[in-house]
Amino acid sequence: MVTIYEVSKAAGVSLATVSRVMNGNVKVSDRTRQKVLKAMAELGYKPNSIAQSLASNRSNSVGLLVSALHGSFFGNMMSTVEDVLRKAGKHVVITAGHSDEQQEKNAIEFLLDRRCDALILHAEAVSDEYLLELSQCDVEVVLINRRIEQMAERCFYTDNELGGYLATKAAIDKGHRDIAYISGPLFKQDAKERLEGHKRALREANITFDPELMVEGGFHEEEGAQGYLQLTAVNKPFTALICANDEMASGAMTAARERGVRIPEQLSVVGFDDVLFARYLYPKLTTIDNPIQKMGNGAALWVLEHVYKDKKSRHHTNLFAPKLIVRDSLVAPE
Amino acid sequence: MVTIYEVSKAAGVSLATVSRVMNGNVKVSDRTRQKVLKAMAELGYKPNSIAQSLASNRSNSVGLLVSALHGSFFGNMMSTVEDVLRKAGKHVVITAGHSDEQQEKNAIEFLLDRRCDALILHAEAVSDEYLLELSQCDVEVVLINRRIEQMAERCFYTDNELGGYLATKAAIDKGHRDIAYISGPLFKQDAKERLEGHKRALREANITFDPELMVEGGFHEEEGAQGYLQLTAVNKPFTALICANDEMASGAMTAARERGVRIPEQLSVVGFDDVLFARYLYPKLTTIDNPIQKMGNGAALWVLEHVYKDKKSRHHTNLFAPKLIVRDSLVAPE
DNA sequence: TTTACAAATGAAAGCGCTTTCATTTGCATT
DNA sequence: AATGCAAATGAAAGCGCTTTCATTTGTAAA
Repeated sequence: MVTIYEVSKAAGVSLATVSRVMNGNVKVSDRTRQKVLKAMAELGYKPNSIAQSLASNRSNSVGLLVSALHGSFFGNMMSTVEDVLRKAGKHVVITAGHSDEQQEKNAIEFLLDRRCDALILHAEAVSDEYLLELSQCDVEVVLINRRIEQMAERCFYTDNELGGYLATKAAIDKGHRDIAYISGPLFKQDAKERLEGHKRALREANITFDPELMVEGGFHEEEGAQGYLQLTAVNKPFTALICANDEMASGAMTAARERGVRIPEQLSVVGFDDVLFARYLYPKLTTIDNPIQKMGNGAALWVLEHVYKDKKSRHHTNLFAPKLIVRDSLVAPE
Repeated sequence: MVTIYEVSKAAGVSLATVSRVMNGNVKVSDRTRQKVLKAMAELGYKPNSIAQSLASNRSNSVGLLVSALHGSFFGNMMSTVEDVLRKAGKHVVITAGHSDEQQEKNAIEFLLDRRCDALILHAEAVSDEYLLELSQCDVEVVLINRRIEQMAERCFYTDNELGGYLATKAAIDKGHRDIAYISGPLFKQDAKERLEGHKRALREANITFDPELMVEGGFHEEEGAQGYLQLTAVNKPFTALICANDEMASGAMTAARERGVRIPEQLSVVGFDDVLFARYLYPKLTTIDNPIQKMGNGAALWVLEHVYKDKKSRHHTNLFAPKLIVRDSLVAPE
């Protein structure tokens, strides 16, 4: 491997000068720069990023924590983050937290050990206090899909309340009045907010929220199926079912169909997230677009701007608005 | 940050000794080891992985190239690879090649610049020659889902021919005789092999392969839909449709349904890969399990064993056998 | 006790860069 | 030509480790 030393010799300048033309932060005369660039090209020089990191105390790497590497929900976000950062020459170390407190902490620890310059976290299980403490360390921390007041400008999140509202509103607009709801786990902020939105939509339409038409699930498919069964068990008819995410909507649809219910004719279903497979479902799922990739983009730009002082990368907003995606699973009641 | 120097002072030993207890490759007397470990614990010492890398000429990082970060096909593999390697304290740098030659080369270049100790590549667009040349460099290269004779022991792949055979065989076993096939792009090895398997199954059942009942797609959903339309255009009836992957199966099913064809009663469909959403489709897709995560596991273990000399991590096989996943989309013809 | 040899430890030279600080160069002004 | 000052460059000290090689220590045999 050719080193900076050989370049400096070939170009007849000092190490410092070569370093300067590489980094471009200090003025170098044009004549010198050309000599150096020529030498680099001729020797096929590639800077050793590890040595750069050690000397500059910058690893040029960003840690990304997601709940799971598989599953459509995170795929797009990872994709966006990786894309933005790699184009800027940074690299992304991805870890999975599996929505488990200890595993999330381990993963963060790992990223810290790796001397990441910044962490982009989709942390679900870890407490606000832990994250606040973490942000006191010398890494920059930004949060995705979560909002903590004290670090609000580093949080990138969906307006979940609005999303929940839009989902239920869509059903109401179609003429539904008996609307059931399968919630996400209410210890999670986003699940709670979506439910709030649901309630607001009901209130605006003068429909009383009926606790018996609501069950709490865990965001997984099985719980959608279970939830549906629980809801039918109380013997209060409903013509529309709003689910706090697409997985549960899928489970509920399957369960309903197995019981001979025709969808959407006898039961309309609305999901949330618009993950990839939403359009593979039958009928294609009407859902709420959760702009997770935009959040990833925002977070990556924030990092470039604030950590790497990249002037061009300006992020513009922290709050992303969800919107209704109209497909086939929501129709007017019979 | 506390450095090795402070630890050595606190423990009253030299830098070298501290380094030795960390790495454990050279004998250190028990008494000394205890002193050092105590000092480390008390100071809360964390080795600086970047300095380690520079000094040892080992980055302890493994580059992983996939076609896309999103999509279910790669999710499981990334998940497995990350898991195995992180548990061994290595980190994974993930990049996406988007099935494009130039992008794949760029990504590999990036990983090389990052001084990865090994590369795990799911490279689709780059030539065999390029990969062979790459494997001459001082990184260790292993391939996923691809086989190159000259580096066979570093290749981890599915028996695609067998998979293709099993898919078609399953249809034949149900009594189908008129079987159409939507292939993947035939410049890709795996697509070609799957088609071979299809032909073998037909041959064994004394069914003549009819080129008109075969179209070549690009592994994407739309091409499944287009493919179906093309197949129906030739006016040769078929009762079963084998698709070279699940995406195209989904597309074909949608297209068929839109034309009023009942699935599986009027048309049986078999996919390939068993990606996550296969079970979300309606009807649930009968398909071939493509053990991509096992390949990821095998590749990761290989790296641990050969690059990091981890004795415990023995991989066992390079060739993975696919198997039939029976669900609802394949039934006997009417 | 002396000797021999292996085991344990330490001193110090890197690894390939960045960056500070001192020095030199170039250029406009007197 | 002499002066002053900013711009450009170079020398060298790290960054926090690993590893080689030399030295010291411990142990068993003579």
